[in-house]
Amino acid sequence: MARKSQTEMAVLGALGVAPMTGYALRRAIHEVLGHFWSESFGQIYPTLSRLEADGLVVRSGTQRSAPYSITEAGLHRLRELLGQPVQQVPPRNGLMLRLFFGRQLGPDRCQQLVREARQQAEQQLVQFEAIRAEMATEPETGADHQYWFITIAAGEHAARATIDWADETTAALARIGATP
Amino acid sequence: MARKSQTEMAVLGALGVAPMTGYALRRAIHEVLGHFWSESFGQIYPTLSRLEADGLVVRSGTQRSAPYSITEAGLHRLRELLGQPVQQVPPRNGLMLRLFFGRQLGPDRCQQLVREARQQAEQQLVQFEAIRAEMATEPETGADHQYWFITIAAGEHAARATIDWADETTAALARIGATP
DNA sequence: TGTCTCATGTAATCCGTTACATGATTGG
DNA sequence: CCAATCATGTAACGGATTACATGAGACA
Repeated sequence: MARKSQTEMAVLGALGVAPMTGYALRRAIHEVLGHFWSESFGQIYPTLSRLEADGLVVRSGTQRSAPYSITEAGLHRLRELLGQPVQQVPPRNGLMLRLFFGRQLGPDRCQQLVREARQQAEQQLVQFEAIRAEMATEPETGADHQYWFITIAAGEHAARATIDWADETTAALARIGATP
Repeated sequence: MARKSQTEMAVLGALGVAPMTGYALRRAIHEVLGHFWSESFGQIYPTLSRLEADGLVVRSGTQRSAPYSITEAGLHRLRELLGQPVQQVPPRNGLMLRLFFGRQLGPDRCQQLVREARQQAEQQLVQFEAIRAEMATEPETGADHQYWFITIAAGEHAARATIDWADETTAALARIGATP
């Protein structure tokens, strides 16, 4: 029951915003929650089946492409899940691991890794800007928007922090490279 | 071979700094790499056995508590592993997921989550300060230190970003709460 | 003597991705 | 009509955690 409910939370939460097929669900999670969440088909479809069996979601029709909608019971369960304590996943940052053992890798290879990280962060900032712009064109889900901005802001802060750190680190590595 | 080598990298990398038993290895990873990496006994012991069979590490003696050391072949393999592209894990940020669906949770519960995140970040900053202080007392592994500071700096930047974001978000949520 | 930490190992289990299979629908 | 996309599902696999079992050494 432990982490499985995390997928439930994502699925119910998304259906709480708008009815969707499993396929659309996965795309939405990828595109909208992509910078802090991910789900695969292998998780989504079995979860949807279970949720439907439990009466937490329903399909509008009998057709293949009938979208799922969240029920009252589903909304109740969603609020219950959201209220549970946040379980933090054990961290696994491959970049930091490499830099920690940077002596084995040498300053130049480390520089490259840091440059890549910086570029990635910059691209993220651009994407966040695009999301903000796109959201401004959809006035429908206004009540949700305020909360979505919060998660975007978190991404922006994190990206900017990465950029600042990368610049500092580039300078530090240059010093290491100069005096080996 | 894919992700398993990540554990190999952590184990070989740690043994590249100093010889250790599996037990000490796990504690070292927890305490020193804790903010960006984690390994459990269930991973460490089988990995050590494999590495020993492959001649990448050796035990100094035959006793139970004999520490493992990295071999020349092990060092070679370590550098090879460190050179591989960083594989990013699919993100799963439970806090962001909850905030994204914050409308269901309400502004007050969200405030609480943000407060907790802020406190956690503050504690991390304190811990980083402690690590810096501790490292200053061990002049032995000086060549590694420069790289370790880089990962600490990353942690500090991230923590400060979280604090800034939390303060902004607290204000934003207060506005939402005032005009629902 | 008994308890705490050190130390090693393994089996159960869970979560999740990947890959594959299958077919309907749409648009050029 | 054919390709691309939409849509659903499942089987295989892998990686990681958790929990448990076991025992040695230290020390009070």
